[in-house]
Amino acid sequence: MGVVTRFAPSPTGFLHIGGARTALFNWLWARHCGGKFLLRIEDTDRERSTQEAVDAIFNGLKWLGIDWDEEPVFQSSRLQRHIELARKLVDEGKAYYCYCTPEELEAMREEAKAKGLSPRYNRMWRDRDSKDAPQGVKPVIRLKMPVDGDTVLSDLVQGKVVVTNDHLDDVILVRSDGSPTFMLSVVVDDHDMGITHVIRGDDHLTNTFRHIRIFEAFGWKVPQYGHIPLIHGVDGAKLSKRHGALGIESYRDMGYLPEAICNGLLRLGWSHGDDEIISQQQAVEWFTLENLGKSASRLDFMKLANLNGYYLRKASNERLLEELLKLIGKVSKEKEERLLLGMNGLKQRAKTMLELRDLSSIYVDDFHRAEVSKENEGILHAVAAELKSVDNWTESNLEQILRSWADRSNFSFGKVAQSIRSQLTGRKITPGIFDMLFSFGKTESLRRIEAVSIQRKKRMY
RNA sequence: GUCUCCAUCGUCUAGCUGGCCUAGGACAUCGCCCUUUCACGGCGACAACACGAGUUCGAAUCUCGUUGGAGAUACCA
Repeated sequence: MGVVTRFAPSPTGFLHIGGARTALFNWLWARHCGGKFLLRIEDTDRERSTQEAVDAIFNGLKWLGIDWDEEPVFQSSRLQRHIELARKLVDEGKAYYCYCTPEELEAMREEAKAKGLSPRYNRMWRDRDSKDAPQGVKPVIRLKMPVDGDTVLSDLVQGKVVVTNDHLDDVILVRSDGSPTFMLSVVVDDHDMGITHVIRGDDHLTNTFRHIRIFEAFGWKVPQYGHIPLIHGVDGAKLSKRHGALGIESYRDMGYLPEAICNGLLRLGWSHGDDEIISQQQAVEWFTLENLGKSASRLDFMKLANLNGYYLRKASNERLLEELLKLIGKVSKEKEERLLLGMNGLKQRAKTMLELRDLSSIYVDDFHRAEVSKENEGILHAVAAELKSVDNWTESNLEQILRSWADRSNFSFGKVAQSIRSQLTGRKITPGIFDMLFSFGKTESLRRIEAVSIQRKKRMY
């Protein structure tokens, strides 16, 4: 049977970075095996689930280049089936109604704790007849968990994990309000969707023992599990809102490229020897669960930025222009042309789209020219005169002309270059001057350089 | 408290069928080179096997303990 994986987020927040990585791993594994990757939206908590969050998940995945097979399953549409199956378990004697109140349960937990035991339900209704039920108490349905022995999980990532059954509660399948719990729903849905491999965060590891028992109660085949270590915040604790556990769209807004995010996420916990730059295609080919680490990791923004810089440099100028225009809005055809010509020089100086946007403003904005020293003014006049006669406006030709001019005039080339740079852009840090002269074009370059005389005139008034 | 998991440079990690490890790579940091600025690129430096016992001729690698960290302990998912 082919491999079927799934990503099952609950749409209560946005697609955060940890979820994105879980999705990525499931997707990679499915694609690597030529299997299917399914999506299930766990929207059973209607109060907290929003359409906005559902859209954010879909859009985030698409942005990352993670596609899914078949229509996404919405868990809310399957509640009836979940409940029916729980009742069936009761009929078969594998589950039972429990009439305990929250207060009673709390007391049991306290008592167990006081004895130094695992806090759990004392199974008082497990073998009692429902005829004894107190009036007016709506029961929950609990599964009869095995009393002795162990439950063993052979995890694809964590290896063999064993827990003795006396630490396992009789898990609640259906709440007193008649709604199925997460424990029940996941198992039923994973079964119905034909999931063969469940790759999820290791915060689910202990739940898995319960899941396994529910699978067994139904007599279903238990899928393979792989619990991946969590991504931690800078303080080493589980990523959460208080770390600003950001939605994937925040990373887009910070100017990261999706391939950089994927590459960065992939390297968090997974490795392929010393390889650092790994394309999505390469990842699909290489990805296996054995190469996953077991310890938690932190997202390193410096490394992410470095990766992003790499992918930025590698991206086509056309694509970057398109992305750039999304950030700065429409510009004239002429400026667009300039940006495209100058993109090679811009992109190697930026780590994020935001930096690219800031740098690229040299080709878009007019700047307020600063005062120019007497000497520099002289240089610029001469340069302007020299450039006027240039017909072959190419980088190499411009370089030849200006270098030889500096030579002849006994100016250090550095001084000339800085003068031109400043007059052209008003900045000290820019792409190379020949690159810029070429990107601006002859007309605009001369206009800017010759503006030095106009500045002088203005000062005289 | 109880259960489970984890533990190599500041960070991400390679190594983990024991010897090729005086522990490799990447990011960050710091030098130098290239150079019209800044980047890019190149070269180099700094920097880690948590601790303690064992097993062994030999341990980052195996075992046990300690310490530290994380996750889970809900009628949330």
